[in-house]
Amino acid sequence: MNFAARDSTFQPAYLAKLNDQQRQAVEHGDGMVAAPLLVIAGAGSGKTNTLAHRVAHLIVKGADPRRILLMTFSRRAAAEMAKRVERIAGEVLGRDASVITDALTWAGTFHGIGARLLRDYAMEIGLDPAFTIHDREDSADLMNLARHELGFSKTESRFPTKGTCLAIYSRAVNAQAPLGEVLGSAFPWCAGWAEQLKALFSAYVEAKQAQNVLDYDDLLLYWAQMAAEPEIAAHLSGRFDHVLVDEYQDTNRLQASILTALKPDGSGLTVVGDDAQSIYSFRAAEVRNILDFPKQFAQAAAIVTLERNYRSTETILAAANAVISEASERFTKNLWTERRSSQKPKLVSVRDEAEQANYVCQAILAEREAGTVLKSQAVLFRASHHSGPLEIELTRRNIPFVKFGGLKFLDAAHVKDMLAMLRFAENPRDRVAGFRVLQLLPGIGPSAASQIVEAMATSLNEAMGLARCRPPQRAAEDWPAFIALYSGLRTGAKWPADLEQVRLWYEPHLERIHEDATTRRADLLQLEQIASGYASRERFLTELTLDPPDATSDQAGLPHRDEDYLMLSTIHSAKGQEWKNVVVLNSVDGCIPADLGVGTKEDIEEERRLLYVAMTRAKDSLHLVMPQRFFVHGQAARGDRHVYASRTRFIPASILSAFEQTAWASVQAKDDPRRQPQVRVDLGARMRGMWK
DNA sequence: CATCATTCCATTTTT
DNA sequence: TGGAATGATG
Repeated sequence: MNFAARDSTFQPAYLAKLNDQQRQAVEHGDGMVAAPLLVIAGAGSGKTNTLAHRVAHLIVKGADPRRILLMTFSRRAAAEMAKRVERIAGEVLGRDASVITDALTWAGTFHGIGARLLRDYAMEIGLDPAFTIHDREDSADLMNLARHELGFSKTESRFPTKGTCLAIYSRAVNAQAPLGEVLGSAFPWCAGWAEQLKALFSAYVEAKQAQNVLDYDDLLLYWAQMAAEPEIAAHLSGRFDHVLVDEYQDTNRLQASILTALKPDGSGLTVVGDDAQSIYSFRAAEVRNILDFPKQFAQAAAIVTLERNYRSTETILAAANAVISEASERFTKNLWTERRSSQKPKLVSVRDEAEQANYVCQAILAEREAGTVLKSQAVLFRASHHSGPLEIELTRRNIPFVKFGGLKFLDAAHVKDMLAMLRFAENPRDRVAGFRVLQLLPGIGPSAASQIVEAMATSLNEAMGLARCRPPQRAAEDWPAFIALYSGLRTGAKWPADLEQVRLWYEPHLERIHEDATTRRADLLQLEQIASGYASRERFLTELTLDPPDATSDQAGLPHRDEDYLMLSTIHSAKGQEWKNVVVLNSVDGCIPADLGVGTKEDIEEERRLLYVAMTRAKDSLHLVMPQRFFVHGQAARGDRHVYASRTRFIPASILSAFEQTAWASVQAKDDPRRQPQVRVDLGARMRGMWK
């Protein structure tokens, strides 16, 4: 061991860089298993850095990295954390630090860690370790199957869609709340279907078990349930000396129950978060988790508050503080900074969404002229589709961008087809996968596919059952190749060569099914590229569903990684990130807060925090853009129409002084002959009306 | 029974 | 706009 660890009066360099509160959080317990610790970390207060330092400190002081459990909100955050820990530990321990941090194997998301533990304990809890994991779409498909079987698809008044059903189910599980309560609070328009939904969910659960599949929620639910068994609980908690959780404000009751099962008296437990940034209540996140944490254990918890902001200028921070201080609930901390600036955040009024897109392009390019590369700039918005007009304009002007939290790689039909084949091979009981794959064969539709899948399920060995199945005549030609591929995948799993086999088989079908086969084929190659990074088929499938890659390559002009590009992101996906220049779209009522029926008070408060999160991403400059009118389509109130919008209610007149207000219009907006009029007239309706 | 065409309707954020 | 349910055709 080096002397830094021994001499208590010596302060190593890595601690000297921290401020007092940060150091307090890092040194709490001084490397030993200690009383529970709660760190309230304001936006930009060096939260990630502090947590990374704490982990590094534990390791430097002799903790076994293999016995540290570190849970973050996203995969990306986990990777970032591991990198920093390595760097910090490297400063102290020298070159062998990478060996130590490689041993930091239990760093990941709740769901990812859950999946690994469940495979470990599969035998003990009566689970087949070859289980496959359904992503949201797969789960919805399975839900839909049950929905049809129970006859809910053709009811008099319309039954909730598969997506809504799944959302209700998911919320009930994650909030650990009875169905009635969930319906009343979050899905009032479905309250009339309580009985049917109950039957549906029960069928859904049975289907999952019969098929040996888990959905996202099961990863937490099974984990929590097995941790409630005293013997397994003892074994589990004995496995980890230190448990650290990031973004604790966005955990739900189920996750909290996992933590208490893991560390019943809170020893060795560290949670970090910021109640002002809680924006995931739609996923049943529970702010009470973080608020009640100190009172939860028999022993007292230590609380450290980080209030110094290192990210934003004082003017940006003042505006953000002003927004959040309007919250009905009082937040105790007030962020401060030493970054002086005279430039207030801009509140920009533009005519419509087209003008908004123009303004954004102009502002982004101006910043780049001033020396801020595109990568240090971001455009944030409430809902994924809000960036549509902007994306068009960016493409037109050849400004490269990457959209985050938009269309996922895995959503593309052809990618799903490939993955379904792999999953079907991995787990022959996975009906959703089989059902999908079988229908790729010409001549096999829904009914033949379900017959085959049914026959498999009733045969003793599912995989053998498939080989013995007799396909319909129409599919006879393609059947042998399919069987050959399938049994090849079942018996001699060679990774990643398996995927190539699947692709070779799939390509002819791709050509037949899709017009644009060429662009799609590029995705398949990319998929193989990604696959080569994984050790096995199982790891590949698991980790891909838990951490899907962001973009598909069929988006025009996808920039190369080392190129400079602008970041487009939903506010939710922007959590934990920062940019020099940030533009927030549609800062108007109806978008922030979203204008959806009757918002409860809590919903509105969450929207306020959402704006706060967006604003606090900015380091040097911030623009909030307000189109005076914007276009909505498919509203319940008959068809498309314009909505005239006003400034978001979260910036009332009383705090306007924190902003610089401007109105902006592009030169061409006034009289450009190329410009189409911005109205839509339904001439067809008029014609039809003439005869009524 | 599979597949293609038509009509009707709709609540955003994600592991 | 697009997904889901229904209808028409091979």
